[in-house]
Amino acid sequence: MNVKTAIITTIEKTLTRQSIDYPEIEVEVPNDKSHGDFSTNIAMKLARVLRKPPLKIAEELVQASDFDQSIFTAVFVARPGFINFTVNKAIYHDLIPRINDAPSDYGTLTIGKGEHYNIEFVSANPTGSLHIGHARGAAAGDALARVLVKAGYQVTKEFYVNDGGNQINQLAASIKARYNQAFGINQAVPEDGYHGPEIKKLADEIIKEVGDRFLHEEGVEFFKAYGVDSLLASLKEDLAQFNVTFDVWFKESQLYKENRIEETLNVLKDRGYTYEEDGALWLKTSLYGDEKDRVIVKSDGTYTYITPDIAYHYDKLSRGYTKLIDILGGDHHGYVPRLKAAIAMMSGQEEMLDVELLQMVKVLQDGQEIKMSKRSGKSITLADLMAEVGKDPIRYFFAMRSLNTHMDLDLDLALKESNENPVFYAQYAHARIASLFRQAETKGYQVDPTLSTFSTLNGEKIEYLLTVLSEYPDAIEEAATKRIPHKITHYIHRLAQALHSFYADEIILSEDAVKVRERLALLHAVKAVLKDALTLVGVDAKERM
RNA sequence: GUUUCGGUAGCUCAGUUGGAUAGAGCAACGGCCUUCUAAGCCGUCGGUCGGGGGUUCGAAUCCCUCCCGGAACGCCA
Repeated sequence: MNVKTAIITTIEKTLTRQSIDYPEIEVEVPNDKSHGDFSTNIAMKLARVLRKPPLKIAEELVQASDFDQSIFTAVFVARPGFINFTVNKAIYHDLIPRINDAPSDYGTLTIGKGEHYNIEFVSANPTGSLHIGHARGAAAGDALARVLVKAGYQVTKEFYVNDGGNQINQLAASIKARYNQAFGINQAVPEDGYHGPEIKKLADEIIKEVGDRFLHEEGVEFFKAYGVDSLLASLKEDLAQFNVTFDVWFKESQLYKENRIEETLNVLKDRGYTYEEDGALWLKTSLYGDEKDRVIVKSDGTYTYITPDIAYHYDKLSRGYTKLIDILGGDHHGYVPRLKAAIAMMSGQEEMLDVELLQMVKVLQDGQEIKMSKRSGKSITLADLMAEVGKDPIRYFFAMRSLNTHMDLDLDLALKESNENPVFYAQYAHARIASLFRQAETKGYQVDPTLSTFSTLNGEKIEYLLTVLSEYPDAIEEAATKRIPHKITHYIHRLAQALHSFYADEIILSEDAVKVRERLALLHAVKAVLKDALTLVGVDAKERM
């Protein structure tokens, strides 16, 4: 039973009967409890059309409409023209057995029916460790993917491995330099190379395996392959520990091997989107809103960065997804128009690719900003962070923020592991119920998840808890359609708050067996929804804390 | 200079297809543990929504303009 739908259809019926043309009827949950449980501003919208005071329209509308009295305990008009509704919270009792019967079904939607999304995120180069920026991408992309799945979309999560470009040559050269250094040869790591400690470690490993062999041989191919393989393996490991997995790991080198880039270029040439100038091949991206055309084959015959990336997206298109989503760092925003242009050329649809930009994370320590530096190899790695604070606070923290907001991460705060971190609040709510259940058992009470009729679930705290439970599907829908996974952490917080407030308000394991049984069934449902929502942002629901 | 993201409470952030008295967490302050986990609850304090104009019944939200900060502007990746 959906209350919003009931309101909308009732009003629609009235307006249609009166032959009034009406705009979309919006029903929302007011911020202020004194405005009821639901409200609509339709009378204000109609004021323009009907040329009558909104207050009067609202009153007449309420008079003429037949709102179901078993759902609504009050329908009232408020200045300047809102119609507010108070609902009988007993209608939410149905939710309890429904949730308890199939916990993961609750909030599961079908709005993505028939759609298959491909979502690409992180896609860090295999040239070093994952840092804090990648962590944000991983947390955001994974949460979004899970929310989309929950909303009924089919989703493929994908990681593009840049193992074909010039940066891999730099990687090999960097490892080689560290390798030589280990033998006392004074050779600096190239200026544009990779300076992190993980590169040194790799060189040491290689020496253990092959000794001084590459003092006499060039070994570039060996260093490339070894470096990419082992850095990729550790990326995967870090991500897995961060509770992020991918369905597809797509290697750029595969595009070269299978001649896919030439193939893609031919498609673009055949469709007349290219031309030659100054000895280079250009793509007419300005046709699709880019500020100028872009070179895709340089005059020396090599490709620019975007060329294999276009071929990669062409491959994704060929796999039949209905939508491609790329989650990119905000520093790539200038790259987006040309990529979208290329995809429009290949797919014939300008809206095929959605790009979600993540803004930079500013890291603070002792009140000072820590700058990442490629040259010194200094950066805060995901692995270090997880070792110090654990996966959950980091995931929750990133999931709390909207994707395209600039954000600050205060390390002193993050490392504190105190209640300043809101993830504990949510996990505690879940653990609290678990603890209560253990306690109930020792007192001889059974949690009965099949309980379906209730007579004692009333009072402000319980009704609020039921109301918040009822809002879960709406939260999922909004998070999925607007691509705002932080809606989920907001929901989690509201539910945890409702739980804590109720818990503090009364002794649940009282002497009244009926009351106890009904409350335990309610809490069983709350626990299940908390867990489901936490899972959407990749956070564990703990049984104990 | 152009493009782009941002500027909302002391701090970190929601709210931005125009709606009710602008919200939350943290911090601060005051209460609540002989009773199911106090990582909790209840309450208080806290705002010229960067500035200024405009549009209208109504603007944090739309338009114009200015100020401040991040980022991108390559036949680099």
